[in-house]
Amino acid sequence: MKQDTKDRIIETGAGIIHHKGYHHTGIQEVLSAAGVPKGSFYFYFKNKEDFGLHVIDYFDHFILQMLKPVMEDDSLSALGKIEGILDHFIDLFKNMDYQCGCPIGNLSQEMGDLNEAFGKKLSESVEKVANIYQGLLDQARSDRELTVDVDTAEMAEFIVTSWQGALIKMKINKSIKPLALHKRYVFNMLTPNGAYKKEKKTMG
Amino acid sequence: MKQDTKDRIIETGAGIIHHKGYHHTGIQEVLSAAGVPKGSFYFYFKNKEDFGLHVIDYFDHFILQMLKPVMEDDSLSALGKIEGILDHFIDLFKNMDYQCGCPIGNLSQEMGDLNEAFGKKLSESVEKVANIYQGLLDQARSDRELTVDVDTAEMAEFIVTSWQGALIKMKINKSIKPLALHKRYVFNMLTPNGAYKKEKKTMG
DNA sequence: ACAACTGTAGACGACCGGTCTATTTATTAT
DNA sequence: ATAATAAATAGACCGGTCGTCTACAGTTGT
Repeated sequence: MKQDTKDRIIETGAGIIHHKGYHHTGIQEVLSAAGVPKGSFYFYFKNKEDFGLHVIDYFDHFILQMLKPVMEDDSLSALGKIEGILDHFIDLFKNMDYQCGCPIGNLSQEMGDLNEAFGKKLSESVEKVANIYQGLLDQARSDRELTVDVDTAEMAEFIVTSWQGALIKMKINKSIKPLALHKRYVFNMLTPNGAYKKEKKTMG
Repeated sequence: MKQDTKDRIIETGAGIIHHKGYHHTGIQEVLSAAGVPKGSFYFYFKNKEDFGLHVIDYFDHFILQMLKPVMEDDSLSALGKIEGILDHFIDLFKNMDYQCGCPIGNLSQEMGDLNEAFGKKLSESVEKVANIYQGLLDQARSDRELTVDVDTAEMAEFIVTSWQGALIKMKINKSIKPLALHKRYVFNMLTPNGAYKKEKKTMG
């Protein structure tokens, strides 16, 4: 098994699926783009579903990897990290012309009702990100940076789900405004008195 | 042109598309379900895209129709109507086993990047709903029911987009919790002191 | 040289969206 | 009533793609 080839199929497929969705993406299309002959597909994957599950793993890993630099930036407070994450993704989507959105969210919408295995994996991935936010909120609280009385688990969930909605609106409006609005409202909830003030990065 | 037949194709197609998405739904499948022979399709529609645009119109009309009873209930205050709308949809999705989600949101996610005509129509539809919320928020303000200092247009947009995100989470968690959380957070924002208290309907 | 495994080639049947012509049914004019 | 016209249906047809499979080629170690 040439892991290299398999990974290339997954990576290429992830890009296409991110843009076009799972059902609308053909195996042939992925293989052509990856420069892998059609006949090889079923050597590397059991079927399209198996391939799709690998793509989800790739997305999951990819997103977590994107969070890393911000999480490891010790110059940022906990809330600063949340802002950093949001800013980072806002920048990213600006560079992508407000297209594609969150691959995990997209697949959740497309496949949540149609494929249990997908749903399970996607749900776990979303929870991972929510847990990261919760961890930051908990730290912000113990640092007395977060003073409002909220359930951090719930707030983390709300931030993540609300973000998914903002991404949908971004897509049809071809505008960064829904993401900026999301960020502003989230921080209004976290620091209603404007207690927190960003020090780094200008937002978009 | 038998409008009746055309409408039946649209209505049936809307149901299938709501569940499976646009690309994953075949014309043949819709026609079979509607009991309309395949040959008739291109008499009623120019092509699949034309059909899809009609389906969006149907969804748009359908959603607005669902809001009507609450909007016309004079026993409800403005904020009461917002709560009534949310409760109504929460009930609806409970009865649908947390499936499907918002047809407009789904299509926005699936088609926003791929088809400009779809995107435009979908964007308009979302804006209609946002405008309804804004109208209610404005009324709540002039009734002194809403006292927090927020831009009602922005708040309306946030409520709508955040709801879309909650629906995605509902799908993969097969739970009403994300919708309930959405409602609670929205009302916390609107009435941070718990000033507003619902009088009718128990929520889910 | 040979066997065993890794990887590739390309055909397969099913179905898709989209289109076409022929036919039937309904409407209208005379 | 009948002929002319339009509305609607029937179902085959095309090029293409879907997901899948079986047979073949390349590589490796012995």
